[in-house]
Amino acid sequence: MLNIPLDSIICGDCEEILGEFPDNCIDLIVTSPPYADSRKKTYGGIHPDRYVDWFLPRTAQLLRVLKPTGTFILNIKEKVVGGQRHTYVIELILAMKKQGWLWTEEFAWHKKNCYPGKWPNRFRDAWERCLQFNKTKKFHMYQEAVMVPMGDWSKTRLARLSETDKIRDESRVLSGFGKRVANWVGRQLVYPTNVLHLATECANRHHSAAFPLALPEWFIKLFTKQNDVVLDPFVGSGTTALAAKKLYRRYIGIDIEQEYCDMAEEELRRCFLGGRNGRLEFG
Amino acid sequence: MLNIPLDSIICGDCEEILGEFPDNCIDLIVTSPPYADSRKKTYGGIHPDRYVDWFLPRTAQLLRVLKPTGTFILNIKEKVVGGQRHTYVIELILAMKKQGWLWTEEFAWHKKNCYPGKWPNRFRDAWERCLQFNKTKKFHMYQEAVMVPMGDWSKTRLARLSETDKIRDESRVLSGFGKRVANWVGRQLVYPTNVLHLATECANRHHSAAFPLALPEWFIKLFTKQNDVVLDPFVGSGTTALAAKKLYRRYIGIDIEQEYCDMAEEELRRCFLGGRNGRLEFG
DNA sequence: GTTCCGCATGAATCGATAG
DNA sequence: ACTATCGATTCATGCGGAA
Repeated sequence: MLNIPLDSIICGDCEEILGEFPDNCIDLIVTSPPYADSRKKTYGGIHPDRYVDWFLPRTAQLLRVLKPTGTFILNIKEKVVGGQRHTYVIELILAMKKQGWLWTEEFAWHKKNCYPGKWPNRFRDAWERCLQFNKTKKFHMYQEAVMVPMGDWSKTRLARLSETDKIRDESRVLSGFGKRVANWVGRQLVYPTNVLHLATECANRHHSAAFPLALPEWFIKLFTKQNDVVLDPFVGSGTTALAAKKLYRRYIGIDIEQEYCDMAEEELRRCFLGGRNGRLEFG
Repeated sequence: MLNIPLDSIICGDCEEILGEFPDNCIDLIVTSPPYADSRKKTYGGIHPDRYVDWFLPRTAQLLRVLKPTGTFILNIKEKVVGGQRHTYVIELILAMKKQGWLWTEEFAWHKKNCYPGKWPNRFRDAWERCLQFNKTKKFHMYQEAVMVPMGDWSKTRLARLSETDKIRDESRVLSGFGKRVANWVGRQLVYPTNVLHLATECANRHHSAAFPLALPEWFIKLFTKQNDVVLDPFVGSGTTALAAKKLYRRYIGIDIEQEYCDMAEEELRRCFLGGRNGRLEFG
């Protein structure tokens, strides 16, 4: 009989912690691992040249605990070393494929308000990779959950509809007359692309998160349904756990730093007073 | 005494044609090579698994003819094979580095009007890579030539400068932030980022190009000055040559298909009646 | 001459069908 | 089993004709 600790933040090295987990128990992994040479205290500040070797034992565990229908979203960007983009990210992709992962897609996260700066030989870095890996080709994907409004070009066609008409239509939805509005909504919404436009969140008062809440939210909506289990093995200040809980998914967050674990739990408490807790059995 | 044929379109395999060129004679290479399995007539439609081997002899010539101060911009995107992103592009990066190239940067070209379609396991692909390679670290870059009007987000940010940003500056111990932002006040233009927003030119009257004119234009402005020599070894319908001529740079376009060469020359004639022609000596 | 509307057209990908 | 071809799907854009 094996258990996984749902809705909790665990302090420790994810390689070791996940070793205690059963196979095939996680629906989605979303994480932004410590970038090479960043967060120097943590993990001893991994040198770019050793990043792949450091990461691979951990992705091995992630591959094991992920359900065959699950997805692994890895938010990462290579840093500049000696005037060049380092190759550890693309080497990691190749190594993970050898490990058994399928490299399904690479989303581009366009950070609209990236950090300012000026260098003679390069511009500001305004995008990061969100690499999608899967265990099998038959992973779950709920595309309707992330549909977006059509582009402005369509608005001219719908310009005749007055604002009051729209409001009236929406109120009909609530009162049960949904059919006509559903068609209208269907025309208004389109599927998104593999480019995400999200601003980095600097609004957080107490800490700076690796990514904005909207990023894990988007992937959680896309790849899980209610009560599915979302894992972040480098949970940091808890953004992924927060997003999961907000969307009524179960979360498991792991971080090696007690300070970060405390911060994540504090943040979860702050946002969800009297939240759920539970333990799910696997056998 | 060696010559290169300036302001001309040459029909042939770029590997062979460039073999006749002297070393260090090109200021900028901008190209969008045939993607794996596309343009099937041409080059026999290169299989994804053989793409790197096919391309490497050509990048070897490009490395040789490029000036030490020059830049190579490679617009490319890997296709999906068997439900996965193929790895030939990232393998190419690694192989080119072994060849002696520096991988300086990867620009993301966000195609606003990407190809439509719906699939159960992926969204539409709305971005391509523009890989920047260099021969040395001391390449020419004219950043002022591509400055853009300041976006609204920065204006709102400047308004809050006295409050939030200073606090953030202190807490993060990031020096220079406040100073730089302060320098922007009153300025109309800012430097762009490494994300390009351009729509593809579809349904054009005369032809459809691999990339819009604005794409080579942007890189030509950024990496060359007037009368510099711009090379496109897969010039196709001539977009790069057109952009170079428009900006008063010298162009050399190469394509293996006579049909494309004719198209490119026709396009150049159409847009620039009575243009310049010349031959530059190298010794 | 404007503005509005209709329509063709893409560096695509999947799944089914056929050899 | 493995490859080759084909239809269905889908949306932002520019062009051309009409009001």
